[in-house]
Amino acid sequence: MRRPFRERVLNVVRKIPKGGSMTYKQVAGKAGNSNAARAVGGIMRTNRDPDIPCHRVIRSDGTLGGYNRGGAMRKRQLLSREGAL
DNA sequence: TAGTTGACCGGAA
DNA sequence: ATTCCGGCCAACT
Repeated sequence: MRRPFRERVLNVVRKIPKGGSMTYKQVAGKAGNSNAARAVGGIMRTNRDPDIPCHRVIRSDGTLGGYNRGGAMRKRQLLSREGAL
């Protein structure tokens, strides 16, 4: 099904419960490609939807990774506030 | 159409 | 443990 990978990824991230975190690879896998972790990051970067808690998506190494609109610092605070830390 | 980029991953040095 | 290198994918110019 020719569905834009973008929408698929966003859809998955949107379903991430509060206090839960997913790695880029996990999201990519749910979107259909476990090897598209990089692409997922690129999508997140361009994405600007408040319904998409992209701050809940972290790297496989356990690090938070990057973030736009405040940087990793903001991301860490959001996760800490939700209890995902 | 082709080339470059990046919020990544995994393995090797 | 940290740093370097190649590889996969979608979006952007």
